[in-house]
Amino acid sequence: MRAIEFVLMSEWGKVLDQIHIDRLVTEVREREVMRGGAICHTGSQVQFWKGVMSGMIKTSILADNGRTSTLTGIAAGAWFGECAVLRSNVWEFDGVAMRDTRIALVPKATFLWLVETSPAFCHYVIHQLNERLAQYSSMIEVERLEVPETRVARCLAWLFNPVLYPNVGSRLDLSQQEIGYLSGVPRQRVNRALQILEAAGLLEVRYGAVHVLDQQGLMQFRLMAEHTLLLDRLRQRSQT
DNA sequence: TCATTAAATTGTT
DNA sequence: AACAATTTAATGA
Repeated sequence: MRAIEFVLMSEWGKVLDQIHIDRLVTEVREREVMRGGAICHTGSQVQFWKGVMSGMIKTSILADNGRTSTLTGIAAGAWFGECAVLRSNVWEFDGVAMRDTRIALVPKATFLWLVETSPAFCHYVIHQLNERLAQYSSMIEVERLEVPETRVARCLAWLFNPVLYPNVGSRLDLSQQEIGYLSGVPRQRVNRALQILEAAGLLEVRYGAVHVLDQQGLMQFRLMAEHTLLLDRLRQRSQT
């Protein structure tokens, strides 16, 4: 798929006028980034608004002490960077490809022009920003109030948010280590959490991936005594 | 196509 | 954090 086709298939691409499409056709670019490669870097000038055509990236911030704080994953179909374009013109996080990834690039000036000349596009951007705000509010809430199982569940549920990450299937190709980075939970706890969530019928654990069965259920999950009992029973059964 | 090996990931302590 | 078990991917016969 070419970058312009990806643009026109996006939620915001469908609501543009012809004049907007004409300009995008000549200006949209595409870039391929290998696994582990950088998509954007903290402090560097924002030149493009970016969309993930395929693959997946994660956003993180490198702290002074050398540790990295992962913010969130960005799945195929999602667009990001509107906050940096509108707010500071400088990237406020690092973007790293978790797998080989293709990125669609919309020049900053074009993005701003769309905001000013297309009410429909402006509405899309507001919607997107608001949803991102809701995501981060939710993540802060769950980090401060809830146990690791709930954090993992909600983190996964957010990756299936239809506004931020449209057209995501039910399969999420993430190792338990990567889920740990995204949710801020040690891998051992991720492993345990996934087993509980699987026993609760909300997802299925695969090698290097999870199948999400119930996005709403994940979003609303709370750990109860019965969940740990369920897990204990499963373990006893597997030992005998 | 199948067997062997290395690498990645998972599950447990 | 460390370890063992499991799964996948790569290699070559």
